[in-house]
Amino acid sequence: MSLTIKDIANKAGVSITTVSKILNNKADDISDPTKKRVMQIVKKENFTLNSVARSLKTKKTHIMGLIIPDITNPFFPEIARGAEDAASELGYSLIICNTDDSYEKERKYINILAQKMVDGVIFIPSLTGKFHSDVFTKRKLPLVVLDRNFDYSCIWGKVMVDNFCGAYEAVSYLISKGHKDILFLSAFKEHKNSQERYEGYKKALEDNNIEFNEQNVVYGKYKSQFGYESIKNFVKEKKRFTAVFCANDMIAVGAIQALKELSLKVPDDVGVVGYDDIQMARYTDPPLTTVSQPKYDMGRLAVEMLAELIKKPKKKGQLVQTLESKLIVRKSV
Amino acid sequence: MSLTIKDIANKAGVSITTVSKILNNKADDISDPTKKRVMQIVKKENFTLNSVARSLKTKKTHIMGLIIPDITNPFFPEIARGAEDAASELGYSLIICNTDDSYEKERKYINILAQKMVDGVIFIPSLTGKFHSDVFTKRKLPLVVLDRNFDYSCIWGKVMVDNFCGAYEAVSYLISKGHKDILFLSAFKEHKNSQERYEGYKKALEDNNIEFNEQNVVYGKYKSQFGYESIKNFVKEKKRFTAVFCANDMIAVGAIQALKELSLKVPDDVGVVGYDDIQMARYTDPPLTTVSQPKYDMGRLAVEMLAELIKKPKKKGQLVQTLESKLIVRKSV
DNA sequence: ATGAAAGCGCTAACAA
DNA sequence: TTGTTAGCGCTTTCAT
Repeated sequence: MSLTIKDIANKAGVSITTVSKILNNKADDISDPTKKRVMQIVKKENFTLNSVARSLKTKKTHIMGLIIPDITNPFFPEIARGAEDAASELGYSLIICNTDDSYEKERKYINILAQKMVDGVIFIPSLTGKFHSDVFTKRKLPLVVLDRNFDYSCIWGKVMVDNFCGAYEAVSYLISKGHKDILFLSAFKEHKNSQERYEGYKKALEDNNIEFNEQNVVYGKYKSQFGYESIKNFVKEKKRFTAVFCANDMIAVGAIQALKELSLKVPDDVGVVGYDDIQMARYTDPPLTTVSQPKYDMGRLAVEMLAELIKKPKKKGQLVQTLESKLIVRKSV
Repeated sequence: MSLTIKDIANKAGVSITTVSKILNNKADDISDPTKKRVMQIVKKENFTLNSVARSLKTKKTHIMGLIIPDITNPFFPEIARGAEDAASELGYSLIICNTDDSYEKERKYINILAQKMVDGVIFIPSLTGKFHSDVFTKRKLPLVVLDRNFDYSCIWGKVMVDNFCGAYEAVSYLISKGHKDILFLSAFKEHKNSQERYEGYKKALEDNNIEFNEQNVVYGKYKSQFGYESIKNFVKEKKRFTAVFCANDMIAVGAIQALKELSLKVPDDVGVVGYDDIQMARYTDPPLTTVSQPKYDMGRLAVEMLAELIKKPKKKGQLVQTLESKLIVRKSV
């Protein structure tokens, strides 16, 4: 077994209280000599308080849960990194959970995290539309929701990105480059993020006196395949378009591939803009112009907000933080 | 406060021992009626044992630490996913730590994980060459090392990939396609993985009666910039080459970019093969032929091995598992 | 078939 | 300035 506070106390010839105080920086009333003596032993033994025991007493584990759809999806690693960096700086550890956007897995993980007594959780909910208010409420789990917007009273805080503006800027840019027939390869129709982007897309057209055409927007998954197939379909149906605005970069990658196969040049024949600015966007051919989401900061802010909320819970209402996205101009338009 | 086992016991009119037994599947000697009664209450209240208290008693937290260089590096998310999936299946949670290959961060995280009483850790050590045997030994932390090979007695298990064969296969393939002047853009010279690949590269040349030329291998970082600059240098110095074997896919991406700028066609003028098969490799132009490492399985096996080792520690020697890589032929050769 | 009680390693109120 | 002690929520041995 490893050492306990008792062992240290014995070695130093003091009580465990004394050791505890010293190790918790509450040693104002401990004399310098004893302090020094204890610290020497602590250092020599590389002693560290057992945080399980400590947590049992203090009701704080200094662990946060991070529940995301899939770390393998290139959108999430940067978020996770931002979260972990901030957590580490604030003295927290991060338990990571992949849900694959499955309702059941979400539930399972939330319960496990609650059981493990994490101090709070950062949650990127699935787009299934079902939430887990019951368990969050029952468990009284400090909860900040990230990226995907939901309204439930069990949510303590949110950090979101302005999807309307992101889409608006992207489409405006396309228009400024002379494009009028702009496809929108969107994702889940039911989802707020999609709807906001839809509004941004529409507004950009309107503001430039371009007629909006419902036929130009199509819904699918955040996968390259969706981009690929959509383009093929549009071309097969002889729809006219000179640009395509994609709900994420993977869709754009698929679109570009399809375009290439159809001998349509990007950006000469058709302009493409993506969304998210994943790493790959730099390396596509041509490099992808895309709406960059502040992924790292999203993760970082979420845990900072959560830490804040853990320290002083807001009695009513929720904290909301909305970040800006930014158009990264490369070569695909 | 949330409910405790005591509350449940009270509600059911039984002792906490009884509830504990039932919740731990040690209720052979409890009558069915009481069992049923207790379970009903448990279900109704969505009760769950406090695992902090439980851990204090049982000395098991059912948490593992995963220490990797950087989740943002496309090599690691799949490993993390494999690890997390396996952990979840085996009843473990995973705390994730990013070290940026920094010795200090590694140390800090190892200590924190030990203090948090994790049941074990999966560790992808930095290439700094310095290990942390002292703290691993002192803490008696079950440790499995992943991907990067080290020999220390504090290591309980290793899961590695056969780098010699990976390189051998890649270079042989290049040769089979008629290449003779093959550059090797390697990484850390001091590191075992690099050395093994170096041997594989050399052996493939030898076995095909091609003279090995030390000038053709160059060392750098796992970054696209290294690939980019190396190619530019080689061309500037008018070195002859028709193919390049890269220590990872990012290097290959950089190499391809440089080649493009020099109006050298891939694969017509020069063949390129990468290493790792990150997602991006599918989408480069042309799609990259590369040595695929079984990333997901590496993560998975590492936690399975660790779980095994936690259950029954091997008294002497270490568990070693070596996986195979596989050449993925796409269009860059 | 069920329960009482000790103890895991720590913190903190209180006493000395 | 330092120490005694109760108790956090649980598991487990031993009685009953």
